[in-house]
Amino acid sequence: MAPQTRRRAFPNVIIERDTDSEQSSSEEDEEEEEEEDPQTVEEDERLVSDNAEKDEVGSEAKRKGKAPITISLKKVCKVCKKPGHEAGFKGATYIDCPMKPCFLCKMPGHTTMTCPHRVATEYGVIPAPHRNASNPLEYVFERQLRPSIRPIKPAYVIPDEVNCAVIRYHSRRVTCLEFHPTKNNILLSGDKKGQIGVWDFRKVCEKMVYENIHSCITNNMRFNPTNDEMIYAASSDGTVSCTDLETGLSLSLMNLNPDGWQGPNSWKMLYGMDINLDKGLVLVADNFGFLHLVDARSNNKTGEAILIHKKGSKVVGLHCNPVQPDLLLSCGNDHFARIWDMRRIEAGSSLYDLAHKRVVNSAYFSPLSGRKILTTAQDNRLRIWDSIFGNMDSPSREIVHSHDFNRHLTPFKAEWDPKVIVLWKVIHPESLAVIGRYISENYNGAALHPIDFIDVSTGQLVAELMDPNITTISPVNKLHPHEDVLASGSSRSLFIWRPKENSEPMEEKDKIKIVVCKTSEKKRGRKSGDDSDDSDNEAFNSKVKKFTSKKPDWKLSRCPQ
DNA sequence: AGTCGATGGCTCC
DNA sequence: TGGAGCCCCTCGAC
Repeated sequence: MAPQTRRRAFPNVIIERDTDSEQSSSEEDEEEEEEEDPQTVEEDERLVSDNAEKDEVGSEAKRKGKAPITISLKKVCKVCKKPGHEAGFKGATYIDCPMKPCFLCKMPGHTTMTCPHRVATEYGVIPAPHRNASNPLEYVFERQLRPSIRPIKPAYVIPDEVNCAVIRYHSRRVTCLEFHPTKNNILLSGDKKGQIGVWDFRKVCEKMVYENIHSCITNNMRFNPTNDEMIYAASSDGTVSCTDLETGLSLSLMNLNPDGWQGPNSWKMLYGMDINLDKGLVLVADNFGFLHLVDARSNNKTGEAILIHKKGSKVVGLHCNPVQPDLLLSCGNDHFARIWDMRRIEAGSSLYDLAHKRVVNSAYFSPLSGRKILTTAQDNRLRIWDSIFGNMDSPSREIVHSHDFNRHLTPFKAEWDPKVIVLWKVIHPESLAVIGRYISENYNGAALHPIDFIDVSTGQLVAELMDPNITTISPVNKLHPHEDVLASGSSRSLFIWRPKENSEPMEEKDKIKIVVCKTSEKKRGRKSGDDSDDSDNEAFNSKVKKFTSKKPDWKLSRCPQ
């Protein structure tokens, strides 16, 4: 076959401009009128190529000559690539592309700015028919059975002020948090690198991170209920670890990848984890849909893996019922949360399958009665089932909330407040949940991502927490089991929130409450003798200044060496 | 200041 | 059922 010349000369270049921007020549205007749908440069090159091929055979094309390349300088929407509108940040407010469904509620016809769910979180939420069913008698009864329940306290004490923090505590983003069950000021944090931090937030500057427990993401941590100095952790490296918090010595209970890396199709990762105290079992679930059981006494794997979700799908959450531990709740990427009876669990034997429209990030029984279920799904909805003894065909309520996340973030999980709420002498146990928000809010000119407290019995937003210093998203949040304290993990940093109303005047020695950890991993090519912490502070402060003119309430300090 | 990379889930074929 | 391509209000390193 004779070789064909595709292009003999580079075609003309025509530049399109916005009519309201710079001047256009009359020739260009004509071209613009002919061009109904402006193309990007790449698309035009493709068209040119097509046209050039036609040149070889088409007489009309020959008469017209080379098709010109059109470089469009018209402003187009970065989301839908169409002209006439733009998506993106205007100052601290994000403008959605109107051609797309609402980013918040996923319905077409409006954008996030005008979404009724943004105006009122409880919009469209049907109040539960028996939401005040828990009566004082029941509470007294419950206290009799469970004397560990704290005394009655005022309603909704929200920890709403950053009390202390460590900026860049971890070297990668925080993935999970856990409060020590008996030492009230100890917070454990896992990160994407597989490390586990043990932080005493009364002694802010004392940083301790165990580095050699896992080789990648720490997905879940649980304290050993019989020995609260031991912590179990499940990781994407396919192992379950048991670590002594005093010594940092770690034991691997199970390794699902004994032959090492054989490619992504066979590498097993562990996500969901919980402990069944009655049976002395550590339960973990993998990314292929299987549940694995480890005997907590012998630290050995027991029995065969059980398929509890769609084969090949990730099981991200496990939770044993706090009152009846034989009831297991699981959730995963097959869009289901499932309830199981541990006494006779096998593939397909679930008691209930709770359907969701998208991946379920988390599913938790309510912490006191274990009767309610709260799930977080990637369709931007929290779902509440008011009673596991009632109708489980559909949730009692769906609350639209922004947590559909970017893949580079830790998945958002709504978590119950483990404490009891009393309002007007009526007990509202298990009604408060906390979850970070993905979409930002314009807060005095700053784009901040609040942490939301939601009354799940009504869908009402009770409080939204933000601080001008925290410009990153806070997907990981944990409420303290006894105190009015919230811990949040945002990017690599840890924050402790306490109620503003309870805050006492700080002593001078406590004023260094926000510390910046040294970034030691990489040198940035600076002169020796420079103080990296100072530059870190400057960088952080300049970032804050960029977002807000409001003076930060707290001051960045360097951790004493 | 701009670019790049890590990398999950969904849709389509 | 599996792979390609697309979606991208991130974050931090370079």
